[in-house]
Amino acid sequence: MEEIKKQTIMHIDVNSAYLSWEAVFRLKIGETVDIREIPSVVGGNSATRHGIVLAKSIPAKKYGIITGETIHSALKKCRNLIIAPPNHDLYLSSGRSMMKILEEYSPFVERYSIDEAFLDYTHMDYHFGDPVTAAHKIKDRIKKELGFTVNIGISTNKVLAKMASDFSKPDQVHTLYPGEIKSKMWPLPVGDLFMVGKATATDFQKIGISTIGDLANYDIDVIRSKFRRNGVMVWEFANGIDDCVVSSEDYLKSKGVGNSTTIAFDVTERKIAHKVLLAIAETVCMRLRDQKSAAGVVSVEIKNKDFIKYSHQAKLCSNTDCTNEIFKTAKTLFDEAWKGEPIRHLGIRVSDLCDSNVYQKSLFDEKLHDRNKALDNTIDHLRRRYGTNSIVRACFIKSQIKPLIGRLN
DNA sequence: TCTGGGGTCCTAGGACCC
DNA sequence: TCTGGGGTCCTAGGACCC
Repeated sequence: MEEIKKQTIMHIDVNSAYLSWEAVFRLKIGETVDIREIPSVVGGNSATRHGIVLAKSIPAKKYGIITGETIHSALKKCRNLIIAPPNHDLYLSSGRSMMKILEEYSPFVERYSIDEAFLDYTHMDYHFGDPVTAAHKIKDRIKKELGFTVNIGISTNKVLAKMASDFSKPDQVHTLYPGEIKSKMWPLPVGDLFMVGKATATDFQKIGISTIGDLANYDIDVIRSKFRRNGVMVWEFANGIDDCVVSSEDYLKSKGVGNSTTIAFDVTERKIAHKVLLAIAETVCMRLRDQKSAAGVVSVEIKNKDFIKYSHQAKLCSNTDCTNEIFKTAKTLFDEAWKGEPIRHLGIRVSDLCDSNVYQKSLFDEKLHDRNKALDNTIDHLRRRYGTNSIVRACFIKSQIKPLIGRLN
């Protein structure tokens, strides 16, 4: 009888990632206080309506501060809270440094998010020892060389490894092998299970499921009829079933690119909204060209002053990566969708991507298309060489709107 | 001096075709 | 003079993740 080869998967998760990385950076530039050791958060600015907590220190957590709450409310819980503004470039490079170390331990490392990765450790025992020993080595190396701590979860598949890394923090290695599911995972609240969010947890409560164990032992046919595919998936997770593989390729090519922003004031004029959309189109299209993709679908998202969200999308006749072309479509979509009420937030997202070298030039407007393309190339080149603000559209001069809105990487 | 921004995937419903 | 029914494509919205 053939022996079934068991996989060994690790999930590596940076503890309070943004805050840890901010702390390491501050120590490096000579600050004496480690913000991890005092009540502190990484968060935006309330004056520009970006005031929410993105990450918190452990001392801040002791005051009851939670991720996602407003800075205003966090300050009410702790008056001398330190607030560090977010620095996305720092987080990107910190995440990359960690990936480099991980890649020394396996050829199969999947970057799952800016601060999380899966590592396939199957057949690697010979090189670095048994999984627990290796995980400690990795964890301690990251701490020593990069200055921040991680949790590592170990199991036979991705979901169990991910659940394991979420056990007690920080700076810990945990296992959650199939034999440990009953004792370590089933007592947890069902909302702690990967892919069970607030809405599903509430629906589960209604039929008497409150722990992961309750879900695992529930009649699968009832789950299937009430919760469809997602229900079946989380039921399998609760029973430790997951056959996804660790894939190192996904992270770079995205299926869509989008940027959005909450504007510092409510927009009531169509012209101002168009200007914001242009500034967003600039970054979305630069990212699109950067990853050598062309978009087939453009979507505009509006959030009004009452936080009501709606969106409108359209398929293009032919794929494009041109700022002017995508902006033109976005403007039309906005005009069709906008109900005229004050706007808090605007976004553009493009999808249905194809390789920009492959796509067919539309036969109409070929000259215009070529001119736009040349313009985009020139602007991208100048911005790469001299900085993103080296060249700016004239309409943004003396405007309250920034000429480029949204992250570029 | 309330409530971010970047993603993926799924589903429901309508249009349209045979 | 009761209401077909697959299949596909498209859009809007919502759930979830970080």
